[in-house]
Amino acid sequence: MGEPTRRPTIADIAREVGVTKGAVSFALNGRPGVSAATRARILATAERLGWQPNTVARSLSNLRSGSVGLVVTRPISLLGVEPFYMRLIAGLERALHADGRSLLLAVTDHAADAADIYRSWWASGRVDGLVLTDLRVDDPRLATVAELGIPTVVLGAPSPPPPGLSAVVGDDGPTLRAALEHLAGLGHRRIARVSGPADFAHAARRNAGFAALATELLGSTPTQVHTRYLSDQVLAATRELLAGPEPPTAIVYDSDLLAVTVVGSATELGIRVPADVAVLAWDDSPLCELVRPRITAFSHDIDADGAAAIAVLTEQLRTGVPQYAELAPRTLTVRESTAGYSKPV
Amino acid sequence: MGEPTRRPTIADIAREVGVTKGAVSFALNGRPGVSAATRARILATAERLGWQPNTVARSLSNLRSGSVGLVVTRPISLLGVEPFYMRLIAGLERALHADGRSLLLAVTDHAADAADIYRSWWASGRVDGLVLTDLRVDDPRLATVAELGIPTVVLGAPSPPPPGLSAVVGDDGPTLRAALEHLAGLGHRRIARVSGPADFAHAARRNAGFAALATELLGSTPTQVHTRYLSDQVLAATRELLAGPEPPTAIVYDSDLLAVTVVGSATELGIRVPADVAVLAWDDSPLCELVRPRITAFSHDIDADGAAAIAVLTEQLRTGVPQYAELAPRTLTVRESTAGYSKPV
DNA sequence: CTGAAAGCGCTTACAG
DNA sequence: CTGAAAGCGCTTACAG
Repeated sequence: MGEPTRRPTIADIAREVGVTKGAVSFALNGRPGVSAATRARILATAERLGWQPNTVARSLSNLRSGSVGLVVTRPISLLGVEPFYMRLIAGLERALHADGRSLLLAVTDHAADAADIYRSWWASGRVDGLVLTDLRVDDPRLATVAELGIPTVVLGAPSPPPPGLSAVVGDDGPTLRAALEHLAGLGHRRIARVSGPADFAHAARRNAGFAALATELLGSTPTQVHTRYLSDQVLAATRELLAGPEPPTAIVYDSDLLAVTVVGSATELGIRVPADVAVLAWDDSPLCELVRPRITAFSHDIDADGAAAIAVLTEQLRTGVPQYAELAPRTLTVRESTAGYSKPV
Repeated sequence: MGEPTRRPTIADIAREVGVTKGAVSFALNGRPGVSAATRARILATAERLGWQPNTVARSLSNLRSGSVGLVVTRPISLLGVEPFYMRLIAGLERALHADGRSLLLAVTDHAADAADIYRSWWASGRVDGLVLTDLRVDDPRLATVAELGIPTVVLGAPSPPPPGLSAVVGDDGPTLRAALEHLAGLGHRRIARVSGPADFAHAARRNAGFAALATELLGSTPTQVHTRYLSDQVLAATRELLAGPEPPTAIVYDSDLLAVTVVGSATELGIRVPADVAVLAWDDSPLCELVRPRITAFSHDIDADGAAAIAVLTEQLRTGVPQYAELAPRTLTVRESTAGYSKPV
């Protein structure tokens, strides 16, 4: 319709109003340096032309990309079925979008690729900072971000967090205690735990915490095993637990996916849930309500955790100093997978 | 360690080598305009300094952002548990990343927000093009992208696709036929279908195709109902089907999530799968193997579809002309949810 | 307090 | 074939 396809720039506004581009910039950014009357004319003209700031040009002047990077290292087949990452991505995106910024995402099968991606992103000025999740034991990414000086927030960091990095820290103690108290309150005495690979830092931390608390509350050291997230390996780990001399009557799984895999295959495992074995999941998700029995789980607000990570990182970008926040606490949602236990102790 | 925190630029290289920035740019981009000897020195110096092109600066010169936008309009709670979007996002990201580009993602609950986000992205130069999914009947987004002239690819478009837009088109006919033939081959004669909301264009298309094919193959018009993706509504829609005068002995669900919801709650619905009702899912995912019985489903390669969408859009960006590709065909994976039907016809 | 000028890090049309 | 200059659309330090 004769509409210009070229997008209006501050030069167009400056020409129409008869001022310099600098004056336009000051007016549009609400800075002093231009009279009230001129400012009003500039704003009206910008409005009329439908001007919007060009993000790329603004970034080049600011030497800020306006993006925060997240590398997700999970096999793509797992990614689809594990709700955590999609929720985290959505949470981070919302928090950044609200602020006119964006999430730069990379998905890779190989954990070893992450550091290279960070390096490349940083060298090409594509990110202002990073969000790290699923910290490993002796995670090599920490050396990379420290060496390059990339502003970084660790989500779900241990306390104290890695030096020089911002962090959203979580104390698993209360959650572990709540899990044990819930199950002990139902009469369970032999409570085992299944978690993901041992090189995940949170798996190692929770292992230690669970052992200490179980000893305190139940008077015995619990059995804990690790497994990869693949379905057959989860079932194998569970079989191994159940084949022991004193099999557990309750098992705490470190994620929704692990627990759902087991409940879905209970018949094949030769167990009834919860009559033979109660099942509790560390992470709640709609998956826990898709299977029967529905799974008792700890809910937490991943959206809020993502927003906290962005808030903390943003503050570090502003001040240059690492910042800290607390993970939202988890709350227990009791469902059928831990109900009705009535075995003699 | 005394390392410069400032990233090297082509000006640094030009100074060291003793040439202009233009010459450095030509050399680094493999263009003619600089002698072989100079080119070699420039490349060596760039390598030694660890130079990487600044993406933002390059974008400003090119007037290209290097990003492709995707707006996902699903409630965040659903997003987590529905594998499709995470797989699509991963697929798009990989295809773009391989090319040095990136995916700009927005997540919103309200479909009506999408057009505004496109408008804002385009006005601020944040995207070079868009990927549209889940086209609605009379989708208002089409008018917006046409009005603004945004290069756009529609994934899963009808044939013929909307004028002026690139598309990855899929013909559901063979899949619908395969579903009906599989179920009819097992002896089923009353086959119903449950799909998502009626305003999804693909739901409407498949409805029409299913009705025609069922009439051809079974000699009767099948019952088809729509439902929102919420768990209780899916169950209600299924109950409604089963309460009819001639209840179906097999139901085709339009997604993995719909089918899994029903199989997970079969006991509550008062049915045994597959003895009373066979269940077939349009989209395969690991969810279909998490529940018992495992669900017969149509697999398709979402990664490949995402890559095809990016390839087609990239070609449009290069040539200015909309391009087309075919969706990868779906293949039937038979599992227990359609096995062992033995009712008298 | 106001305004013309330089600069962010690239690319490319244009004159020698 | 080679090289100095202008430009992409912004921001901001600096001189009046």
